[in-house]
Amino acid sequence: MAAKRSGAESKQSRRTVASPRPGQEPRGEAPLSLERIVASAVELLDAEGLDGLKMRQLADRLGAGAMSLYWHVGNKEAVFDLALDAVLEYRRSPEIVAPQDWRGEIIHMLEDWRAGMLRHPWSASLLPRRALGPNILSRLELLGKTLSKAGVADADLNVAIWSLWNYVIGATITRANFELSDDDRAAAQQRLTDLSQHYPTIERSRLLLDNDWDGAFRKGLDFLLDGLAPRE
Amino acid sequence: MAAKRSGAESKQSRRTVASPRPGQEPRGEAPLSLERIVASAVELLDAEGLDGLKMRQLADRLGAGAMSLYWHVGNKEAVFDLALDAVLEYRRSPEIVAPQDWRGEIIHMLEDWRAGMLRHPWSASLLPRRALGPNILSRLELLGKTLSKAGVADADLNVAIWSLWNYVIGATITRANFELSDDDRAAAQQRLTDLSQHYPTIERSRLLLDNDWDGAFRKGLDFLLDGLAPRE
DNA sequence: ACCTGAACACCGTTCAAGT
DNA sequence: ACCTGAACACCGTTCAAGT
Repeated sequence: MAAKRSGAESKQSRRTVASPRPGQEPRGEAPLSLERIVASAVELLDAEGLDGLKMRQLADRLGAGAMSLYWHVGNKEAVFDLALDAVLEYRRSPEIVAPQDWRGEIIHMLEDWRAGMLRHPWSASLLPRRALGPNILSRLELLGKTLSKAGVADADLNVAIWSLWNYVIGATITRANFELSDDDRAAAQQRLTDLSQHYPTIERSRLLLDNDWDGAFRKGLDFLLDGLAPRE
Repeated sequence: MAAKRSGAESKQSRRTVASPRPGQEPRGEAPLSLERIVASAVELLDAEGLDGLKMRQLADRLGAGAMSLYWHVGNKEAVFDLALDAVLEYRRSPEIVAPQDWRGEIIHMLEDWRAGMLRHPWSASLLPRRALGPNILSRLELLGKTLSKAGVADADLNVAIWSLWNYVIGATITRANFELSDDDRAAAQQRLTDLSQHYPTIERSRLLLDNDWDGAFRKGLDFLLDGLAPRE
């Protein structure tokens, strides 16, 4: 397995935004730009999934010739990196700045992170495979700072951050890929019932049929936080 | 995103193992069989990664004509499903059957699960995307039974199972994809130092340079288990 | 500086045909 | 029952060429 590269570099070192006719976009098609490419890529990924992003289709959607993208991005991997980072931006709602409630703040951050990824179900699967972009680093920085402020010892800080990372990543990837149709759900239930002699515990607990993903995420997160920094 | 199918069905309903010349394999190439295909697929995936599995190459490695596989498997997705399940088998070491130590037993199960997936780094990324095969269901059943025996309330059982699942999946996917070369590592360190004004906390804690993956996994797991079922 | 089509080297899968 | 090669419909990317 090759070591991952960032891949986000483009042939141009800086984006010159000076438009030829300021304040007036040409009718019909705007010129190609990194911003437009990334926005379109996110739309396409939302609609078609990770395997559904094709360079030709992306160019088509932008009204550009099939191969024009390669002047801007260099690579399909670069498109993935840019789309992923675009989706991970954190807009901290300034009204909910909980003052001393570090636990509530952490829960808010992680629920926001998960919700953002679920709005783009391809993103969670992609995140661990790619180099960490600026937006995810910002989230980790804020998470670490909050944990530290909350009194987590420096010696435990990395473990605490990675534990929460693991939990959020695992939960979100699982949930994003578990979008069963009603037929699938019925079939799974039937199959599990057929096999209840082999798997009595998870059949009895209805593990695969429980549909309260948000509640389970929140409860498990509470358990983990209890272990990381017990409430007094 | 399409609902996932099992895809593991083949055109033949049962494998007839009756060999024409019993006890004597023909010289040169053994005949094609599901077992040989799966074993070769695992080898190929180990060597080349998820993107490196090509149907033609797999057939080649088996000494078969390029398209012979399709009589046995029907699909490339079926190959993935079979290879994944093959890798998830749990051989419980009968000597280490800890009697009353449910916590040790759970830790052993989950560390074994993680270690098995890290031996096949493509497997962790694949697992949440596919339907759950018999071997992973067995692991979940055993996990649930052990937690239940340990006194976890029925109302909390699903949350406990999914929390541990999330943690193991997230940790293993992250670790399997974080195989940096020394050059990459040096570059990452340099980049983080350059940006230390933006990410002071994670720079100070050396979050991305900490190399003790096994220790961090174990410590975080301890925290989570503390939250799930506090030691008395 | 920015865009383009033709062309190359691949893929997974189908199918008619072999034994 | 089991295997095969030719062929189809795609892909990502390169490149020489346009403006």
